[in-house]
Amino acid sequence: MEPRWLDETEMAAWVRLVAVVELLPGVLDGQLRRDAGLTHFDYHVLAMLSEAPERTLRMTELATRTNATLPRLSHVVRRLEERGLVERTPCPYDGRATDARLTQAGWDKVRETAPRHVATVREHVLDALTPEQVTQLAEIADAVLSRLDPDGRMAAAPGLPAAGR
Amino acid sequence: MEPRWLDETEMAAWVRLVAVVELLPGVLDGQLRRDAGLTHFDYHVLAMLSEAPERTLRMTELATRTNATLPRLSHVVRRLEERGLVERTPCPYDGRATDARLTQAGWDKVRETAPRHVATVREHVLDALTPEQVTQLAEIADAVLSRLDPDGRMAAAPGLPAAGR
DNA sequence: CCGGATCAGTTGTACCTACAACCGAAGACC
DNA sequence: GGTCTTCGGTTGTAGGTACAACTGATCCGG
Repeated sequence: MEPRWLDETEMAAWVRLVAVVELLPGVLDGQLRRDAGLTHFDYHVLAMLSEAPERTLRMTELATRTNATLPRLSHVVRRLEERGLVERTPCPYDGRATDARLTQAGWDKVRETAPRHVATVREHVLDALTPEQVTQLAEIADAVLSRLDPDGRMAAAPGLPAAGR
Repeated sequence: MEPRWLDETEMAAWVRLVAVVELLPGVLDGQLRRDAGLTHFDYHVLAMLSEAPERTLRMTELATRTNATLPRLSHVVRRLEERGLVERTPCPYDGRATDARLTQAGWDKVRETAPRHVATVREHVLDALTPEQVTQLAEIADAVLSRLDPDGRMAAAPGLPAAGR
């Protein structure tokens, strides 16, 4: 069962991509943890809530928007709630569902954290690229995502048959 | 201290890159764990050793090649040693240093794991891209790496002054 | 040589994530 | 209306990573 091996160009791209995937989370986590006591994933969760109407989202919806599994999100939101940055309330229309809402403290946290975070993103990624490369990166990442998570489902479809997806 | 915010194109690129960085490790880890009982990082370590002369590398050198910190590598290598895939021996020329060597079992493990892993890499990343995009990806990732890890040092320089780097 | 600084590496602890098992609520079917 | 299945979410636990503290070996200046 020999696969098609990687040629030189493919290998170069792959090795560098792996390095980025390995290093980038550490850089982002480090900056956010030092400056705000937040994981990059924590920040992602707060940011998604801050952009939602009523600053509120169902847990499942929040999970898909943050590319996370539901168990992971559940733990993270519990911790954020203990810190007063988020509130959880049972959804009145569906007894199973839970709504997560950003508190005022959470909103303030996002507002004060965003500037330095954006600066870090620029410094370590975007400012290293030409405008053409930024466009190319968007297209490349989009293509890869279509393979990594064909339907943006993530948490929802653990072992679905191919049909209907 | 307001930063330059992200324009539409930059935001598109960034959001997608974050999604890739969030999802890709899970896909790689999942495949390797199911098929070989290895983390992606474990595999990376074994692969680097398998390409080295004598299948042997100093811990520090191995750390830089795998983009890891030394404490992390130390834990991982200990586990791999307990499984008989790697051997550690004190370096005779420098009493501080430790050499890590791939055992025969470790070599066999890499040989039998590589094909399916390469297939996964193709399926989820490279085959989603045109040849031009693969080239672009290599250049983009290279540019980003120059910011993430200016000297490929990683573990070596925790708080070095800028001069001399 | 001899003491301080640095280096290579290990260990311990705290935290985060993945996975699996679980629970109650909502539909589906007859 | 009673069971079966699915859905939305939480909890417990095992395992991996980060960070800091530590050990012993080497190097450097006097």
